[in-house]
Amino acid sequence: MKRTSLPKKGYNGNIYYNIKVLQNYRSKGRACKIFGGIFLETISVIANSLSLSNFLHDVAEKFHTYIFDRGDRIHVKMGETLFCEGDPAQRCYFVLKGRLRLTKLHEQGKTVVVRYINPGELTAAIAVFKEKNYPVTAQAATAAETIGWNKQTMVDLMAEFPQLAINMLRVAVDRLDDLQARYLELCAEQVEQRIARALLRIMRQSGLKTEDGILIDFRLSRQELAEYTGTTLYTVSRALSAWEKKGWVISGRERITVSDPHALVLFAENG
Amino acid sequence: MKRTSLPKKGYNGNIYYNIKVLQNYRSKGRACKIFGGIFLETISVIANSLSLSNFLHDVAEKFHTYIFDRGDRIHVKMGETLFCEGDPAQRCYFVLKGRLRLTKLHEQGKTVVVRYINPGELTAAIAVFKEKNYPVTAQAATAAETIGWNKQTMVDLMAEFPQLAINMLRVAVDRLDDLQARYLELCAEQVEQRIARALLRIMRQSGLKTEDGILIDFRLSRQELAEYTGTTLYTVSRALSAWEKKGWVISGRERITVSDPHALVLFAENG
DNA sequence: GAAAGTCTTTGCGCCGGCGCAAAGATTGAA
DNA sequence: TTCAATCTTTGCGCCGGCGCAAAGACTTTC
Repeated sequence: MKRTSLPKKGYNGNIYYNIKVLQNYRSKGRACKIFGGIFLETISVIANSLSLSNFLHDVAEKFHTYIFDRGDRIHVKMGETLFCEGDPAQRCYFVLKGRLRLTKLHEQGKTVVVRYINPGELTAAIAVFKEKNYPVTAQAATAAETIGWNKQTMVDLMAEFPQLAINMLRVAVDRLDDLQARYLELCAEQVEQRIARALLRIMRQSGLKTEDGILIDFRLSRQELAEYTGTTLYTVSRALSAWEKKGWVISGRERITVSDPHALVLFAENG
Repeated sequence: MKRTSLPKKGYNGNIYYNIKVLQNYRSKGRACKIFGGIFLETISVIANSLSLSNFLHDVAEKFHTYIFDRGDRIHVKMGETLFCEGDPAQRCYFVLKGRLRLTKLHEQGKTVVVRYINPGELTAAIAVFKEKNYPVTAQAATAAETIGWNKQTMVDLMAEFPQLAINMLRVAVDRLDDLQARYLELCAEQVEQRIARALLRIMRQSGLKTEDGILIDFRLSRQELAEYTGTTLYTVSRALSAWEKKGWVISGRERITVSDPHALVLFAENG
C-alpha cells in the first residue's frame, strides 16, 4: 500500500478547467486583483462545468459575469481563515475553486466540522439576512478562490435578480435537509458506520479516479475525519486500519483512497 | 412530589388569548370550516402576541387575514400525523396553536425528534421550493390548529408579497443555525448535559409558571425526551430521578416541572 | 541528509451509557 | 371499580468507544 502521489498540476478542487491563465497571474501575486476579461472567461467555464443548480440557477448566463463582478475576489491559502465564528457577519461567499471547511468550536474546546463547501456552493448567507455573527468558522481545506459580496451589495443584487433570493432559499433548505440527515445518523448509528458514511460522502464530492480506486483529493487527517463524524482520531485510525486489511481502502498520511466503494457502502448501510 | 394538575382552560400551546369563541365552534365540530370574521380576529391576536418576527414580519397587518384566508385551516388531534416523511411535499404549514413534533426515522427503526414547531412558526417550506418529499414526519404533540398552503398558492402569495420569501429565508437560516448548534452539542457533550439543555430549551418555549416551578405544558415522556437528545429512555429516567433528588425538577408521568432552572443551567453549561 | 515537527498506529485499561428484565405507578376504558 | 394498557424506575451486566502513552512513519526545513 501507501502513497500514490497526487496529480501535480491542472487540478485543484473538483473542477477541471484550463487553469493556466489563473496560475500565471497567481504566480505574479496578482490573482486577487483580476476582474473581467480573460479571468471571467474562466469563471464562466467553472459555472458551466458545475451543477450550478443552486445560486445561479435560472439566472441568464449573460448576467453571471456582472454578478461576479459586483463582488470581491478573495483568495485563501490552505489553512487560512476566511471568517471566524462569532465575528459580525458581513459578507457571504461563493466558492469558485478549492474547498472550505466550516467548523464550530465547543466551549470545552472540542472542534466539530459542520460542513464542507465545495466549488459552486455558497456560504454565510446569514450575512445577508441577519444582524448576527457568523455561526461557524470557515477555513480553506485546500487553497481556494472565492467571491465575497457584502451585505448591501447582495441585497441590491437580489433586488435586481429576485431569482437569487429564491435560489438562496433553495440552498438553505437543502443544507437543512442534509444536516437533519446527519443529525439522524449521529443519533442512530455506531461510530464505524458514521465514519464509513462520511468517507463516502466526501468521496462523492471530492473523489478522483486513480488506478487504485477513488482518491480523496485533499489533505484529510484522521483528526479532521474524527471532527466530521463526532468521534476521536484514535477510533478513526483503528477503523481505517481495519478496512485497509480488508482491502476496502488504502490510506496514508492525510490521504485516503477508497479501493472498494461497494463494500464500504454495504457496511455503511447494514452496520 | 408528583402531579400538579394542568391548568384546565383557556390555555393550550404557549399563547394566551381569548379562546372562548374558538372553543364554542370547536365543540360543535365546525372549527375546521371557519374562515374570516370572528375567527380571524382571534388569529390576529395570535399573530400579535407572538414574536412573529418571522413569517409575517414586515407584512402589513391588514394583509394577514388575506394571507391566512388563502390557506386551508387544518386541525390535528394530539398524536395525529399532519404529514409523513417520504410523502410528496405538497403543502407548507403555519402553526396557530398547539405544537408539532418533527421526527425522522432511521432505517434500523430508531426515531429521532428533529425539532418542535411552536405557535407562530412555519414548517415544511421545502414543499414550496423543491419537487421533493417531506424529509420529516410532523405529528401533533398537542392538539393543534394549523393553516396549510399548497405549493402554487404559496408561490402566488410570495409573488404578491415578496417579503414572505425573505421571511422564509430568515426562518430557514435560523433553523440551520439552531440545528448546527444542536449538532455541536451532540458531538461534544455528555448525555446528561444534553438532556439538561433539551429540557431548558423546551421549558423556554413551552414553560408555564406554577407555584412549584416552571411546568412543561405538554405531554413529554421519557421516551420522547430521549429521542430529542439522542439517548435512551433509561438514561433519561435515571437523570430525572437524580435531579429530582437534588430538587432541580419535579417529574411525573409524561409531565415535568423544572423547579430550579438556575441549577439546571449551571449543570448544562459546566457538566 | 539530519533533525525537528507532525501525523498515525496500536496496546491497554477504564467507564459512560446501553439495554434487558421485572416491579411499580398512573391513566383510560369498560 | 376493576382491568388492561402504557409509562416509569432501577438493579445488573456488558461493551463500544475513549484516551493515554509510546513507538513508528512521513514531511519539511535548513
